[in-house]
Amino acid sequence: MKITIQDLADHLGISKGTVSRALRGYADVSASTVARVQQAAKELGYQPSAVAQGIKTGLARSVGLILLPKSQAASRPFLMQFINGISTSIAKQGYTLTVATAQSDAEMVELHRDLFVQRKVDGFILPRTMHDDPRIQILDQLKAPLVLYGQTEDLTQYSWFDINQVECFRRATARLLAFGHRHLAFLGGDAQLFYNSLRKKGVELGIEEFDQEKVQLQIFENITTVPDGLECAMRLLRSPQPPTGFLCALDLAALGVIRATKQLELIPGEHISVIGYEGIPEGEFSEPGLTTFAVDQYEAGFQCGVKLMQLIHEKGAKVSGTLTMAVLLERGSDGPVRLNSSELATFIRSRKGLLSSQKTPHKMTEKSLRN
Amino acid sequence: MKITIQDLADHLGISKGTVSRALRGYADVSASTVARVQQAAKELGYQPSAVAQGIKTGLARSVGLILLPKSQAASRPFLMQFINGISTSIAKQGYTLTVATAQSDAEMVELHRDLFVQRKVDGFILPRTMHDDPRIQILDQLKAPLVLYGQTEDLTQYSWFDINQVECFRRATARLLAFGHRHLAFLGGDAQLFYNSLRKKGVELGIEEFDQEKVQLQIFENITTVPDGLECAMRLLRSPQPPTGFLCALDLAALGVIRATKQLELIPGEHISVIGYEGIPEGEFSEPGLTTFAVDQYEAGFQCGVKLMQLIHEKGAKVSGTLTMAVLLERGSDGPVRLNSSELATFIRSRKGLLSSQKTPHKMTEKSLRN
DNA sequence: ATTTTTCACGAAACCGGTTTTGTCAACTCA
DNA sequence: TGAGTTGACAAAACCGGTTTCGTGAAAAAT
Repeated sequence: MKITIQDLADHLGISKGTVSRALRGYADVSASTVARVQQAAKELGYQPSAVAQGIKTGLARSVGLILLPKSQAASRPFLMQFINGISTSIAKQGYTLTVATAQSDAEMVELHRDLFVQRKVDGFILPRTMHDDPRIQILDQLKAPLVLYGQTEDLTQYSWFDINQVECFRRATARLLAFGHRHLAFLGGDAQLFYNSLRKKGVELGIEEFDQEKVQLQIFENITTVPDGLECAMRLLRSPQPPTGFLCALDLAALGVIRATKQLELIPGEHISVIGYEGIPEGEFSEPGLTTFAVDQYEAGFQCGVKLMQLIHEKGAKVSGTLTMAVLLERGSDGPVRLNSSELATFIRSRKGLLSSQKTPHKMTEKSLRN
Repeated sequence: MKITIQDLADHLGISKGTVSRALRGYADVSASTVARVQQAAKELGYQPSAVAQGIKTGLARSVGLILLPKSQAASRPFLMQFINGISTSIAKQGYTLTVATAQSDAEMVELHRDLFVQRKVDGFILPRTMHDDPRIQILDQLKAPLVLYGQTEDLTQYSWFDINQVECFRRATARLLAFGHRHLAFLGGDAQLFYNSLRKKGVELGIEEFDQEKVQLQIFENITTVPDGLECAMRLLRSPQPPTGFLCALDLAALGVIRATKQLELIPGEHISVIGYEGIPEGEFSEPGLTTFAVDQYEAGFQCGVKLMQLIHEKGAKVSGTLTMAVLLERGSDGPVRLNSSELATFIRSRKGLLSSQKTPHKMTEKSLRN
């Protein structure tokens, strides 16, 4: 059924070694033979088996990406673009992407090891870097090429690509401070993941540059879903000294904050300000639209792929790190402060009576739109 | 560096053939030898190279999934779950998933051919089936195992898995008719794709079962994005005989319809009804929430994987098709009719004056929430 | 006690490529 | 004209496994 190099050699009446050398571009094959072989290969539809090639070269011509669907919170909406970026950049060298999913951290580490020792992949892209990432430890041991999407403790040892998240959150913080907000809250994401430290550091940096004395900052972690954000914001807004500016490590948390404001009949962008990070599509459909930093996931995948190809092919290639910026999408969820923290607290308390009947946001909108 | 079967054989002082037979479970190896080999393999961390295994067996132990990011409209948010389903079901047999992206239909077909003749994959899962799908044609020629996620003209020739979309849209239609709607619009998706015919058929079936004479149906196609849905709904709602019920093949289109109602100061679920399909997360955050059929993409991927494994492994395995149902999420975007088509037209016309100042939905919400 | 069978393993072939080595004829060059 | 190069290919080794075949010793059957 499938045509092999031997079939092709027989068909041309030459040895399979010569066919191979002709197709690989060796010098000791006459130009006419090369032409004949290429012609016949095209006619018969011969393409060498990647499996058979791999056995001699030791390469599978595939790179691995292992996902943890459990933590769908992040990177979920952009998986397609991230994969597209990787696939596009590695396809040039005949590489494909092997994707697998793990249901736990332990399984994820195992999967990395197994895929590499079984030679199913030649290297890995590691998204969502963690503190003391166990994937890195085991792959280091195996001397497996890897590229991080995200940063880690030692940035000189591995190739990596990342968004300058510190700068994003520094700017977001400066923006809220310029709007006049003095009581801020940082709703962090998964504390295990490295990005969380970076985003928090950005916030702290922004406050430092302004005037540490004049600003109140409250920090929370593991606020990774809409309900998390909703619950956290509810608690904060009902406190005696509520923040007027919310910096959220994740868009989903920010959407939760916006929901909380709806329940308290507050207006985001007016009574309070919310800024997110990631640029998920849901943020465009909330009311008001969510101000957020949009990340180009295609570009991220592409760059990771390029770096990994270098590590695999150019022996003695040096590792390299790259930082780029996300784009701030200015939508309606933030703006100049109107009420300071104390005024906001009073305002919220004055409205509490209204909430006794426990109306849903939906009903509220209906009523209000009807005038 | 990497340990081979020969290394293991030398270490044990036996031949590599015996090692292989021991690990593969042949009968003509003594129990004690099997134990010794397994023990040593574990100690030395030996795992056979999938590449080397593949050359003899002719299998790459990988299945292909080729995506077309150009058409991100559909399946985008659920890619993670779909991949998770596939990966989970095939992992049991030591298979992995090879994902590649194509930028055009032609490139997609080529990619399928190349990946199979290069033995990078043993079979394919084909999402988003088209009319006279060119992928099926070429893979048929190559006798490549394949499973469709979606249906096609001849359902007896291939294995497939799909949601019963005809039934979903029949129910959606019956629901709107029961709510009293008599002027309906079907906003279809990509006309090239097979699902569109099925969803349209479901609508027609629902109307047929009711009373064809009493219902007006307008049909549109290629309404695949929020702006598409917005534009289409705007045009329809400003017509003399606007539909009061919108059946959307895609959630994104339905969100566009909801946006249009906001611009016309109409209330979805009251002045008009909208039902979507797919269950994208954005639908939960719109106001009101979008009534839609939620598809379990993990299950879809899992079933496709199972069927493909059968085709690849059980020689002479018969093809099989499976239909399941999506779950109707009843949210606020549909409900009993209050105004019939003519009344709605009058109502909309009476409000047009209000729109001259071109307020954004955001401002509207602000105003209304402030009482 | 001899023959036959079974057991357990080594040796070798094979899978489909790549790469090295060997070889012979045609060319160069002195 | 004879020795040394070069060109172009065949032959063979190799990659890391799997599988078939062959074989000697122990066990079973006669």
